[in-house]
Amino acid sequence: MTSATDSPPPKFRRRAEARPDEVLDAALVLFGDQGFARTTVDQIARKAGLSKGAVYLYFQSKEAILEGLVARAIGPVTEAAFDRIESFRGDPRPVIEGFVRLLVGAMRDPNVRSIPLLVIHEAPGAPDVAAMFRRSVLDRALPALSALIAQGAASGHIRAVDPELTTRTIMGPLIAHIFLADIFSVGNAEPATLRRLADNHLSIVFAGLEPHKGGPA
Amino acid sequence: MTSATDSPPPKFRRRAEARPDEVLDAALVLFGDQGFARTTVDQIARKAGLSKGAVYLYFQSKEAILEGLVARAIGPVTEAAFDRIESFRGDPRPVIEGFVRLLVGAMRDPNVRSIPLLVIHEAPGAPDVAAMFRRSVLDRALPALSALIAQGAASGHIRAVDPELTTRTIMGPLIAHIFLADIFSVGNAEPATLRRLADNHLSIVFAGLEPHKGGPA
Amino acid sequence: MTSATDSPPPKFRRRAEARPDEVLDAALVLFGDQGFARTTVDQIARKAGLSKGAVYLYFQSKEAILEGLVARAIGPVTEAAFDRIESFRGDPRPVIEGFVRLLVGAMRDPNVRSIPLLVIHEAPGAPDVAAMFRRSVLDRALPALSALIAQGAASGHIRAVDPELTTRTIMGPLIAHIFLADIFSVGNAEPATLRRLADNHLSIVFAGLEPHKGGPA
Amino acid sequence: MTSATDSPPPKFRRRAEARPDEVLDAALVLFGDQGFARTTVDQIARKAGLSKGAVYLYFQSKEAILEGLVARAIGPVTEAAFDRIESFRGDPRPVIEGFVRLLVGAMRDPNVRSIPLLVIHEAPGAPDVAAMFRRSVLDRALPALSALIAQGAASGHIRAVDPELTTRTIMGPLIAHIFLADIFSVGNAEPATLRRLADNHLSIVFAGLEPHKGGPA
DNA sequence: AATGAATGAGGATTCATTCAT
DNA sequence: GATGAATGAATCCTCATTCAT
Repeated sequence: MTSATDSPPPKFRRRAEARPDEVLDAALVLFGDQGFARTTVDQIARKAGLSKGAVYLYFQSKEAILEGLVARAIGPVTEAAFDRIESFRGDPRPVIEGFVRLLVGAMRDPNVRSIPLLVIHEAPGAPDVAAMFRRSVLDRALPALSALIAQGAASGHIRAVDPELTTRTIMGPLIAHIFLADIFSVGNAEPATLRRLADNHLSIVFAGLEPHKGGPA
Repeated sequence: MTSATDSPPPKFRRRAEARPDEVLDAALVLFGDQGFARTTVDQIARKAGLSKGAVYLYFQSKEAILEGLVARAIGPVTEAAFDRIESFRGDPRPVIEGFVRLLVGAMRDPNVRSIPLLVIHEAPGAPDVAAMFRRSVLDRALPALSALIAQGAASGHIRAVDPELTTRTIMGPLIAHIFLADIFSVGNAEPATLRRLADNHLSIVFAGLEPHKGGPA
Repeated sequence: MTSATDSPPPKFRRRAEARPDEVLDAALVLFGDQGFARTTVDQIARKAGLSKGAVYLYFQSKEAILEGLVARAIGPVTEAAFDRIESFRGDPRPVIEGFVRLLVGAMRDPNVRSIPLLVIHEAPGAPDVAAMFRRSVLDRALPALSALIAQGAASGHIRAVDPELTTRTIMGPLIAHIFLADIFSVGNAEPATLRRLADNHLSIVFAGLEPHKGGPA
Repeated sequence: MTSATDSPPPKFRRRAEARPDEVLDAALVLFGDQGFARTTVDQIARKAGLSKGAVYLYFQSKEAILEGLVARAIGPVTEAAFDRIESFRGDPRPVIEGFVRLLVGAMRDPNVRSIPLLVIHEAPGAPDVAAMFRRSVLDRALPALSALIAQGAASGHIRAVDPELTTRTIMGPLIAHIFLADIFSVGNAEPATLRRLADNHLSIVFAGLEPHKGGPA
């Protein structure tokens, strides 16, 4: 689309291609701090080191910045191999544990954490963004985990449980923690807490999924 | 929209008593649908059947309406007897189950569900409201459950687990469901789903808390 | 001021005739403190001990209160015998001195002082009030003094000066002092200062009006 | 209003340099005519030839316009050399006369006259502006004149009088005239009147300050 | 006579977006 | 490509005034 001149070699002048990312970087911080509504385009521009007008060269509207932000964050996730999870055969628990640890690790980066939080906060005013996030993240991760669990139950490695609902049992506390920590500062927000939470959580759930003893109810 | 011709509209209505609640009722719906920022005081007024100016007779500002909304919803919760939970002795699981079913039942009312969702969405712009909600709801419920679990572990009814973190394991999926259902329409939003989720969830967790066999991980 | 119920005894219900005056009393204080624009009818009503609606039983509008205020203050002035001044024959200086001392004495009462100050401040928005004040006060006092001076010059008691302009020389510093003291707190606002000012002023002006040596510019 | 057809109105004008002054010019006229409270930001904008929003590019608030107005007018005064007056030695009367004539000349410009009048009218609602005016104008001019008079009295050129109070005798009628002429249209408002007033006034006061004849107390 | 709930016009201010340069 | 001056719609809030009771 844009790139007219690729490399006027060593980069004296800021390369135009870098600009959209600089805008997104600025917006990510500001949206995270103040929310979308309370952040002005001018603040974003200033933080990104360009003029308000220039922002509109790269993004059609303020909301397009939000979209761009989420899209950029989602890209890597998309490529992440949920397929491997889905096609796994054997005891699902080590795979789940690996996935959870991956997630916990990722959430230590505030810039990563900001994205889902942003989506949550701004969902009522930006349903498209929420839908995009859902399609790209939730609609991939949750079914993959469900398939993994279904396979584990079918193969007798874990108890016979509803795969979809059990996926929520596994992911729910992690998701809730991230929200609550941000919004209410519930449970100290240190990343270490999330790790300890994951450990305790998996220990209980994995025991609860043991095939031997049938569960009540 | 609703009823076009009520009657020769009586200009003045004069029923101060009911008005604040009518305003809150209108605001609850509008905030839930459009979010706080996108809702106009005039919309609230019209929906409540009075003039913009009259709204300011009862609420000092638009934000005060939000506060009033949460405060009104929180009132009953405050009175709820968390103390009973806290002072319970014996196997905590039936008590937890009762509590969860209570919660699930309450969340079937959209007007009740709206409140925590509203708090989540508007937290960045209304930290006071978030803090109020936290103090009145979370800071009461979570410690009570933690105490219950600690007691259960001490008395050997359940496995030795971190009480606070385990509270999150228990509540997390329910909380996450409410968010995800609203924001992403993940898992159909029918109330029945929440009940099924709770059943499956508790079956796993309760099994995982069995004292006999220590868990892996 | 504050105590709503001074004397429970004889008059049970406030006599309706007293009400307008109570409103004016309240308004005088509030207008003086905050200015006309920044004072709300509700403040006046509350201070006067009645309801906002009741104020409109006595005054057609907020501006009518201002008019009423000035009219009430002007009444006594009207009755003051400027005629005596005008018809006086002889050295005008003692008469002027008496008049000035009268004025200085009157200005010690903040409620009296408030009126001209109010007129000044609100003149742009209430030209009618300004005109009323002018007609009732200035158009009576200044010509009377001018006539007095003209007579004194004609009879040789003082130097031949322009009577009208000389009136301003006499009154100007007193008027200016009242303004400046209020608006800028120039010269300490203690009433004593005004008296000292008048003394010093008259001593100079009276000397300057001595008939013997005419010293033009 | 002014000129109906300028040209096919260029939507954007782009001349940031001149704009603040244009806004002030417009505001000066409107504030002078209608007062601060009754003047709309939109009126100012329209008269200055730009949009309401653009006004806020140059001034933070409506009140900042008022401040800017007074500040702009005060600048020159600040630089005026009151020092020369203060350090003068000899008969103060010619210097006073020069100063008064300077003032009288300045007051012929309605735009200059407007400023102190504006300050007077708006003082209750803008005490900061009043204080600024006081500090920059009154607190410089009055002490300088007082010092001049004290020196004249000490050196025997004029009678022994209170310097500060005498300053008010000298300036009072001029100040009062400016107020009264504007507010009450007392004494025709023609500039010539002010000059005649000054002549008559100084002739009396200067005679009254003659050292020969001792003045009474 | 008195109340006070209700009205509704009006104005300051913000900010996403545009466009001449 | 970049700027930043300019726009104007949108909205909160105030308050003088009215009127059913």
